[in-house]
Order: sequence, then C-alpha cells, then structure tokens
Amino acid sequence: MPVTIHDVAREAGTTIGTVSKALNNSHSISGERTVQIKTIAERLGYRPNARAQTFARQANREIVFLTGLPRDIAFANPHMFEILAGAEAALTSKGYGLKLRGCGADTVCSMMKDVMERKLADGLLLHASIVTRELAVHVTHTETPHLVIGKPGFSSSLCWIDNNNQLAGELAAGYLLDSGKRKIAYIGGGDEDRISQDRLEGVKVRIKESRMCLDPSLVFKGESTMAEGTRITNGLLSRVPDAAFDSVICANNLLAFGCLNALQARGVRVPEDIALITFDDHPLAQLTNPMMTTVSIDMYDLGEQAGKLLLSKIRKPQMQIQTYTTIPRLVVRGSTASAP
Amino acid sequence: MPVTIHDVAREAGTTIGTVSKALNNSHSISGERTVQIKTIAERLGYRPNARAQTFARQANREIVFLTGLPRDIAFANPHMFEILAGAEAALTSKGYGLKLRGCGADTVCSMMKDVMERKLADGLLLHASIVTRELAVHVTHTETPHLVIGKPGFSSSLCWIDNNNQLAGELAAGYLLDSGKRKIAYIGGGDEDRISQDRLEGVKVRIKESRMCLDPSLVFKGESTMAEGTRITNGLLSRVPDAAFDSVICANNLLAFGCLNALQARGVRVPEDIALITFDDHPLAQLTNPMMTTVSIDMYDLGEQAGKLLLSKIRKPQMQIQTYTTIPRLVVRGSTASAP
DNA sequence: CTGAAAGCGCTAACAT
DNA sequence: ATGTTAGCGCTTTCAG
Repeated sequence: MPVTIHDVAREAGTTIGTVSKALNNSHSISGERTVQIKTIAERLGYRPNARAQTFARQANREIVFLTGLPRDIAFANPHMFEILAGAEAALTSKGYGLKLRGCGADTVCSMMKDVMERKLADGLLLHASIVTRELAVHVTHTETPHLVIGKPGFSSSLCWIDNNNQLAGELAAGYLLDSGKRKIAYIGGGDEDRISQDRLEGVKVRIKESRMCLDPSLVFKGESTMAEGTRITNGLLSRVPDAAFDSVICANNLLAFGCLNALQARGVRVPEDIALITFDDHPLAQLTNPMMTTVSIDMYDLGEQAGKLLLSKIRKPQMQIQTYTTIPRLVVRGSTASAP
Repeated sequence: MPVTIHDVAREAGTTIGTVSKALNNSHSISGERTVQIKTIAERLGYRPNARAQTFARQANREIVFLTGLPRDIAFANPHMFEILAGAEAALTSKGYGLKLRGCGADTVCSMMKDVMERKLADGLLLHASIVTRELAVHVTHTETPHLVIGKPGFSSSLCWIDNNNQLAGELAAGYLLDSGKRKIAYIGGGDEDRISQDRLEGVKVRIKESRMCLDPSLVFKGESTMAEGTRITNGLLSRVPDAAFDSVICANNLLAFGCLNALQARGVRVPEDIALITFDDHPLAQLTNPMMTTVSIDMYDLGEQAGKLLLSKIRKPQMQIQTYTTIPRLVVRGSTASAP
C-alpha cells in the first residue's frame, strides 16, 4: 500500500487539511510547520496521488495536442515533431503534461468536444492544419482554453501563434542585397500557400526598402516539389536573357533542390554565377553541393512559446493572443558564398 | 453545470449504480434496460467525467511514452515521431491516451518513478535509447507494465519489441543475388552500431544460403556519416582491382549518399557498373539521382504493435514479450535497376 | 494559523 | 436483474 496523505498527517501529529496546504505552499501555514511537514513527507517517500488531485481540484494539469497524425507524418512534416518537443519541455517545466491525440479536419470537432466534455485536459494546442471554421465556432462558444499553432487560414477570434514568415523573407532578400545581388528571382508555392506568399511579401518589402523593385517577370509559382523547382528553373534559364538574374530565393527546400539541380545541369555555377537561398534549415540543406544557405526557423522555440502562452491563457482566460514569434536566423552556406 | 450520472439515473427512474453498469456494458443488466439507459444518456448529452472515472477505478487509461526529446530531434530521429504516431493510433483505438514525456538517460529513473508513483499512467512505452541497466532494475522490481521500443543494448528481463534488422539484411542481399550480382561489398557502422551489425549478419546468412561467402575484404566499418561513406568508397575504389565488386550494401542512408557521390565522382555508373542498396526509406532516398533502392522499415507499424502489446501486457502482467516484428519491404528504385 | 468536514462523480462490492 | 452504499485520496471552505 502506498503512503497517503493520512500517513503524513499522523506522523506529523496534524490533519490532512494542514498537510495538503503545507505541501501546496499555502500562505496560511506557518513556515515552521511547512518545513516540518515537508521533511516528514520526504522521509516517508510520500507522492501525492495525481488521480485524486485531479479529481479533487477539478483540473488535470494536462494539455492535449490535437493534430493530424497519418502514416509518414514524420517525413511529411518533421516540423510538427519539433514543435511537439518544444511544447513538451515548456509544459513539463510548469508541472503540466502533454497528451498527443490524432484526428482529421473532419473529426477535429467531435474530438475536441470529447476531450473537453469528458475533462481529459485543461486546454488544447491545435495544429493549424486541422483548424476549421466549425472548430473555431465551437472553441469560441465554449470558451475552451486553446492556442492554434500556425495562423488559421481564415479570420476568427481564435488565439494563435506563428512564425514571422514575412520577416524571414525580408532577411533572405536583405542578405542577397547586402552581398551585392541586384536581380533576384523568386520561386514559390501557389496562391494557396500562405507561407510562400508571406515570404514573398517580405522579399518585396525588403527590396523596396532599398529603393528597388522585385521584377514581376522573375516571380514564379508552382507546386512545392523538386520536379517543379527543376521545371521552373529550366524555363527561367531558357526564357530569360543571360545575366537577367543573379540570385534565386526558393520558398522551400524541395523547390530549392530542384532549382539547384537544374542550374548545375545547365553548367551554371552556384554561387559564382547565381546565388541560391531558401528557408527552413532541413537536414537536406547540408547534403547538397554546395550546401544550402537558408533562413532557419526554430520550431522547437515555437512549440515552447505555444506551451507557455497556453498556460498564461489558462490563468487569464480573457487574454487574447494573436502573435508572431520566433526570430528567423540566417545560416550562410556555400550556395550563396564561395568557400573561404 | 454539466450533466452527471445522477441526472441520467433520475431521468431513467433508476440508480446511478445501474446506470454505471449499463454504460460499461456490465453483464448483469438486462439488454432492455441497457438500451433504455444508453438512449437517455445520449439524449441528455451525458459524458462521463474522466477525472472521476480515473479516480474511482484507479486506472488512468493513459500510457506515458518516455524518450529523449532534445532540440532538433525531429531531424535527428524522424523514426521516433513515426513510432509515436503509430502508438497513438493503436492506443486511441482501445480507449487509451498517450502522454509524451521527455527525459535523458540520466533522469529516466526518477522520471519513471515519478510517473508511476504519482499514478500518472497505467504503463510505460520506453524508447531503447534511454533505457539503462538501472532503469531495468527498477522497472523489473516494481513490476511496472512497460514495453521497450528497440532491443536494449544489454540482456535483461525487460519486455521489448524491435525491427528484424537481420531479416532486412537478408532481403537486401537476396535481392542483389537474385538480380545476378555476385561480388557484394558492405559498408556499415562501427561495432557499437547494433543495427548495422544485425544487417550485416543477415547479409552473410543470405549469401551463405546461396553457397557463397561474403568476402571479408569487402566489409568496411566507420562512422555513420556522409563523409565517411565517401571516404570508404574512395578507398575501396582505389585499393580493389577493377570489377572486384559489382554491388554495395550500405547500412544506412548517410553512408549510402556518401558512397553514391564517390562512385559517381569517379565515373562509375550506378546501377550499370555497380548497384547500390540501403535501408530505411528516408525521403532523402528519392532525392538522389538515380533514386535509391532501399529495404524499408515501417516505423508506424512498429509503434502500433508496441501500443497493442503494452495493452495486452497491462491485462496479463505475467506475459513476457521479447519479439521482432515488422516485415521489411523492398523498395526497388534506380540505384539497383535501370529505368524500364 | 489549524482543525473539521463537505464534497469531487464515479465504480464496484454487497445486499436484495 | 437492480438497488444501496462504501469508498477512491485529495482540496477547500468554513469554524474556531
């Protein structure tokens, strides 16, 4: 039989109420008594039963992370795992636990209701990819403590946190400009790809700051695949007069790989003839030759922020959070700078 | 105020005991009454309070997944996330939840004690990378329901599940032999790399089956990095007389990339001159040219198996599990077969 | 500052 | 087959 709060109380010659307060650092117990009780609890090896605590205090100190978890997710979206790791660290450091729960955009509503109505958790971390309008309505209406990771694709009163993709775009463009490039091409995802759009916006802003303009004929959009990166780059090389561009910003790694392959296949030297930069410091970025310069986003940090913010929101439910976080960081490698 | 079991009982004109039994499909309630009660519960929107259930039944229906979760884990070990996703699916389908908890090999003991003594979970899923002898002693001594994912590096009475890496090695060698290769080289990790050793063992077994022998002078060991793959391959090419080998098995992707680079840099045609095969169908495997033939391991499936087995063990604690699972699957691509 | 006592909502053993 | 009741171990309000 494990030692309970009664054992501690008996040993300390007091009552369980006092022990509970002392152990929870209640203000209304003398310092002396608190120390005495804590010492005895320690000596007896007392560990409060979390099942009873959860029930009595009507709070789990648990957060549910709701997201899609299909087969191959680890390869399709490594960022999600990184976010998870960050969130776990932040929550654990505050005495909270993290539960992982998979669902689809179609099941997220019933899942969310199930979790909250059965009181499986005190709050929800939601991955933007499964957030629907219907979910937004439920969450708002039931005043569920929540935080969406990634900006939802529609406007709502949901609380969210996201990377500053525009700032990342500015950083990429700024670096190219600073290293003397003047004719920048941009290869990005389609119009539905918000991340790519935001990065493009940042590129434009930064170029405008230098009193120049991003040549619209050097902006391309396509699927985010390697093949598409190759296709677009080939088109670019054949259609555009020589030296019409001196650098390329690719919205993501896959496009960048395709682009690099196409450039090198045509005998273009990277970075001497054309510099190449992309986003997200995927491990792939170090396997190319030359290695890829990237604007890196710290997803672990994003997860940590999300965890912390959700806990603040649980304390102050009226708090409204819609914020960008995480400073993008430039990682310079061979695709933009010749080896020293 | 949410609807409780009392509301359902009142509405059904019966008592909470009966309602509880009916809702839990107790054998001792008439089918008629069960249906009636379930209908009413449904109509009232009754959701059992999990906090109370957990407390009353002295079981959380939760599993804790204990593993290292350092920064950059998503890139360093994507497999872990895939396992996690599989485990989540298996547990959820049985009414269990999955909690994620990070720790190091140094903290895993106190972490494990904390989780079990405070009754935060009914069982433990342990990643082999954090399993120490000390942990094995505690787990065994306290009879903690557990399952280690990956075979521990030392012998113990722990329950574990792992991929059959030897079988994967046999599969790789068998495929090369079947396609007419006779002189196979093996590039693997060091002696401490059990996975590489097991794969090598499988290769030997399969070659022996064909009444041949793996030439010891064609077996190389080194660090598992791209650079090392390149270095070893270069050594191999310069030291070994022409046509001394017609194929290479690399123990992992990084070695294979390095190897492929070295081969192509020397003008060796892959697969015409030398075929190349490796393990784990990492997305990287499709980014090379030619694309890499691999023996693929289904980590999602491994996670699912682990979840299911742990639940069986919770039901029958005396059950001893030490098993290999997951059938490796051959994914043929360009590095071993010319395009059709 | 400390003690007494009322729950928290459900399960399960026991009685009928 | 159904009703009754004793917990499950802790937190928290209220008295003193």
